[in-house]
Amino acid sequence: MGRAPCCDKDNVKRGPWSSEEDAKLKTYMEKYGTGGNWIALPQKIGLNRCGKSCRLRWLNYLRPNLKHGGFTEEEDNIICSLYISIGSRWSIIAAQLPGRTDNDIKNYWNTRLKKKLLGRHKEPHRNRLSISSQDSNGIDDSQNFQNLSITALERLQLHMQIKTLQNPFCLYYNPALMVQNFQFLEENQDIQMQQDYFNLSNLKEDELGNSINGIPSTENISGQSNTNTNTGIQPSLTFIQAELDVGFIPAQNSMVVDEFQCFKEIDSSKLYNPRWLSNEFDVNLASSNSWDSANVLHKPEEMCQNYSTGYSIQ
DNA sequence: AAGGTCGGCAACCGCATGTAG
DNA sequence: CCTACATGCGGTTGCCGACCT
Repeated sequence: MGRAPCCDKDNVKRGPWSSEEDAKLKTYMEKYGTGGNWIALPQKIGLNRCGKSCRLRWLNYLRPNLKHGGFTEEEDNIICSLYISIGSRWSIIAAQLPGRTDNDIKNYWNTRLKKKLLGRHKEPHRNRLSISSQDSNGIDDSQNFQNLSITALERLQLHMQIKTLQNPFCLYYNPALMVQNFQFLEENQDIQMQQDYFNLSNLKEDELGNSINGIPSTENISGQSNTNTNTGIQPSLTFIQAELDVGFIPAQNSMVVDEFQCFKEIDSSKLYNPRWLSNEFDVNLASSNSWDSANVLHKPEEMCQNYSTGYSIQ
């Protein structure tokens, strides 16, 4: 069964908004709000626009207290940290940045921030293809990799870069390798080995010191002590691992060293610790069905109270 | 100066999700 | 519980100005 269109697309104006249209919408919204129905709104105020278009224009451009452009270093840090932790969930990221819209942040990430962080890197896809081989099912690894979530790969890459930066010793502590090893153990259902592996993971972190990670290793993301064996891997990595449905070939050391060279300008003393980012928070926020994302923007103070400093991206 | 290319950003598209009846 | 509909959201497109040749 097809969905009924929200408006007659052939008969509504599309494209850039005129100042008159903006004025009409802004005046009405400031006076009456949506009245709970965006679809009916354009007709009420004599705009030949789709209701969705009106909503987008209001939320992304006309709404009061919006900031455009000029992202601060602190905002960069927060965006980067959250992207690593939760991926491209722009509305949640926007909720942490008062006055910013999800669209703004998405555009900013895609056009600038991502390039700032990853732009000087070798093409990850090419790296993967260059070490392609066949698995036991005769399926080429390169085919598997093409199925990987791009954002998961980017996040894993960023995660590795930051870890490497924080402590060069973590060249021996390779998240990608950990993912691969753990998947191998899971596939083989070797519980004892999994236990040993996580114990070893904790030991390795303890040996290197907790400061090796910007992300807590001895607490889970809810800020509670670890009580099960599945918390030896940092939360971020766990998130990423969940997205890696197929095998992963770890980066070669030479590539990691290249990354270290590329990112040595990042000030590793300013590391953002997203320990407040619990699953509970995530679910609550994601399920909010607010008409106006400005409502969500009121929450950062509550949710960011445990912010420490962030990545410094120069 | 003219044409081509690129980057930034506003806006659109369509699927996912929530909810009222 | 089911259905229809409104809204939320992330990915994508296309316009436009800046820069390059």
